[in-house]
Amino acid sequence: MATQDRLIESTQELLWERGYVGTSPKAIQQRSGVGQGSMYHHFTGKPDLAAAALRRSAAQLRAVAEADLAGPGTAYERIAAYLHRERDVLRGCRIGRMAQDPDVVADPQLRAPVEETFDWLRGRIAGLIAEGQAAGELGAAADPADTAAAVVAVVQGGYVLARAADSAEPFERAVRGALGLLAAHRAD
Amino acid sequence: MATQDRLIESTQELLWERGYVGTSPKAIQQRSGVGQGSMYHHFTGKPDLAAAALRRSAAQLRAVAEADLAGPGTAYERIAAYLHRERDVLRGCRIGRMAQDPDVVADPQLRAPVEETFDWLRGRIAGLIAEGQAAGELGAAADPADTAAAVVAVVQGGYVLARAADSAEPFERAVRGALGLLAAHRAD
DNA sequence: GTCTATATACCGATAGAC
DNA sequence: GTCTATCGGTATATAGAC
Repeated sequence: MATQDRLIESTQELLWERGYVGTSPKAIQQRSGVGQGSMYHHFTGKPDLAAAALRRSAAQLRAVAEADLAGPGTAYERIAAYLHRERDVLRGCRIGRMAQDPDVVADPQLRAPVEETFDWLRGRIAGLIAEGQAAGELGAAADPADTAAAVVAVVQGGYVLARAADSAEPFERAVRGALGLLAAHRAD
Repeated sequence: MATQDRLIESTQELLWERGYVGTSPKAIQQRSGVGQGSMYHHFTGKPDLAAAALRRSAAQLRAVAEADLAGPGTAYERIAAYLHRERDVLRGCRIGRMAQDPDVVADPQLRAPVEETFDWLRGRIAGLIAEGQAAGELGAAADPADTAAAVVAVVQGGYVLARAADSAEPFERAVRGALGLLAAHRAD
């Protein structure tokens, strides 16, 4: 594995575990087994390396989500599949987590992958809901973009509740609650 | 204003803005105008001071939420009032934010106020929903605790989406989406 | 109670040899 | 490309005078 890849992968892990402020160049070097000089040869500094790591994490998250959203079944079933995907709930979302960090939000290079990921995800789910409505499967009363934002927010907020409780239960409740409301909204 | 109060208030602000890892004793001293020796006279260290600040923030958040949830109107209207409360969305939730910080989650003293706040909030809203069902205002199909978790998650996740987009819009969409689903669920 | 001085470690990076 | 040395600054306190 190339030195750059080891650096990026270690940075991805540390950003997920400790956030941007809590991740030091030294910790990245230790986890990756790459020396100081080597790290600064390949990347100009911590923001540069973090940006590369976030771009990679964003692409991976998108691929994983797409696998569920593009699956078989009705719009409702595909959203349910996405929500019920097996997750290590207490680790949280490696992209959503970054939105809490002021240094990430303040740096366009760092915020861009985060923003793009959620824009894509909301748009993808909104499209699914619109499809379901066109097919007569879902009631037409709900606005697709608003409903999609609510679905994505339930997942992100579910992580927050789970970490606060040190238990996956609130996440699972929130997902069940959201699907319950969405199910009641299905056209008869 | 007492020295302790100035320290606690400054710590509350800094925890909200920068998180636990990103908040240093030095920054607290500068914002509060309290000296080093004085700070360490009143508090044993950063964790002690942060715990006091979080307990106070939790109590304040609870009081603000209760004002909406105990207001006039039906269960749906009171939940809508809570969701539509005027918020500085891009600042995020000062309690929910802490759930992302590994040092907070790992320290029982720091996590306790966060956990208790969300336990209380979910329970309060679940009770409201159960009341609405008993009164025949809301359909009885949805589980109150699950639905309440979804409502709270939408708010917390809405903050995440808003900060990611550097715009309040996704928050407002998520709230509208959630209320739309809840409204469709009202008994006729 | 509050002040200044001091301490050990780490942060994020640069310099220059190999 | 990788290494070691070095840098000015911060993190998180502790010590002891006043």
